[in-house]
Amino acid sequence: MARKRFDDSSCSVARALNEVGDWWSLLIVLHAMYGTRRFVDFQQQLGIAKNILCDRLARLVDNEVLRKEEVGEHGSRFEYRLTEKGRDLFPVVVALRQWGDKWNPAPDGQPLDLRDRDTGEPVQTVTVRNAQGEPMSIRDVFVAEDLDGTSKSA
Amino acid sequence: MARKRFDDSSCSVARALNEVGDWWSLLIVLHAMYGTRRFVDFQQQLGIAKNILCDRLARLVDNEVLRKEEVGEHGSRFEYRLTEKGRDLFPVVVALRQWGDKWNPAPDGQPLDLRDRDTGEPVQTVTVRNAQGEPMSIRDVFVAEDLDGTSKSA
DNA sequence: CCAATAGGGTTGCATTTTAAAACCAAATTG
DNA sequence: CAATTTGGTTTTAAAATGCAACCCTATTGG
Repeated sequence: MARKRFDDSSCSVARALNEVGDWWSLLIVLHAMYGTRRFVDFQQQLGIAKNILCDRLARLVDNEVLRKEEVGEHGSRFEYRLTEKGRDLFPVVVALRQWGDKWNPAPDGQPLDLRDRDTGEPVQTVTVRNAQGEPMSIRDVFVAEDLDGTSKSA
Repeated sequence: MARKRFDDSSCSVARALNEVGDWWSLLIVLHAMYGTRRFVDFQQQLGIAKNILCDRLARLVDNEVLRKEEVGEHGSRFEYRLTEKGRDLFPVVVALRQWGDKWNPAPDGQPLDLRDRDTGEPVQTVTVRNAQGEPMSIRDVFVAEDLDGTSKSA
C-alpha cells in the first residue's frame, strides 16, 4: 500500500521527516548549500533520475525549503535557491555529516571539510547544549511533553 | 528499478542517509532515545507495519545503531537498545526536531520539550559553531574538500 | 535562416518497496 | 491446557523508483 505520511503527526520530527526525510531531499538541500542551483547540475551531481528530481524539487518548493526563480532573460531558465527555512537545515545537515564522518568514514578519509570563512578553522562538532552552553548527552535530558502526552524519561 | 544506495558514496551525508535516511529509521532511533526498547512498543507507538519494523530494526542492528539483546529469562524476549553510534545521533534528532518545531509547529503547539535533567531548563537551539563557539550560518562557512574534490563556496 | 544542442521537464514501463492483514511458533499466563 | 503475548514471516496490492524515450523552448553555430 501507499507510503505512510506524517503530515498530521503530533511529533515534529515526523513532520520534519515528511518534508525532508526521503532519500533524496536532504541531499538536494545539501548540494544547494554547496552552491548548486540549476536542475542539470543537481541531476549530474546527484546522479538522480530526472523525474524524481522534478518531483523532489517541486515538493521542496511546495514546502518552502527551496524557491524557484526564473533567471533566463526572456527564456525558461530557473534556479532553485534555499529559503530561510531551507538554510535553517544547516545544523541538521552538518550534524548528519559529522555523524557520517565519525561512524562511516570514507575509505580515502576526508574527515571534516567545513571551515570558518574568516579564520579558516574547522567548525566545532554540533552538540546539544544546556542553557549554560555545556554539551549534553542524551542522559542529561528529560522530556517535558512527550509524543503522546505522557511524560517519559529519555 | 531499485532504489539507489549510497554505501560507497564519497559524501558522508549520503552514507549516513543510507543508514538512517528512510522514513522510519530515524523515528525508531528517536523513540529508542525516548526509552522504547521492545518490538511491540515500537510497533504501537509508530503505527508501523510489523514487517517493515522487522526490516528496519534488523538494518539498524546491522549498521550498529541498535543492539539486539535477549532479555527473556529462558525465552525469546528481546530489547533493542541504542549503541554509542546510535546515541551519537542525538544532535541530529534534536536539530531536526527543533527545525520541525520552528517551521511546522504542531497545531496544538508544544514547542520544545527537552530539558536539562539537573536544572530543568530547556536545551539550547542546536547550531553550528566556529572554533570560538560562536554560532555560524551557512554563509560563514566554506568547504575545504568538496564532494567531488573540487573546492566550492558554500 | 536552419540545424543542432542545452535546459527543464513529462510519459511509459519494469522493478522494488511499502502497508496491511493473515498466518506462525515459542513462551507465558489464566 | 487453552488463550494470549512476543516477535516474526508470507502474501498481496498500491506506490515509489530508475531508466529511457519524448517534448518544448531557447540559444548557438554555420
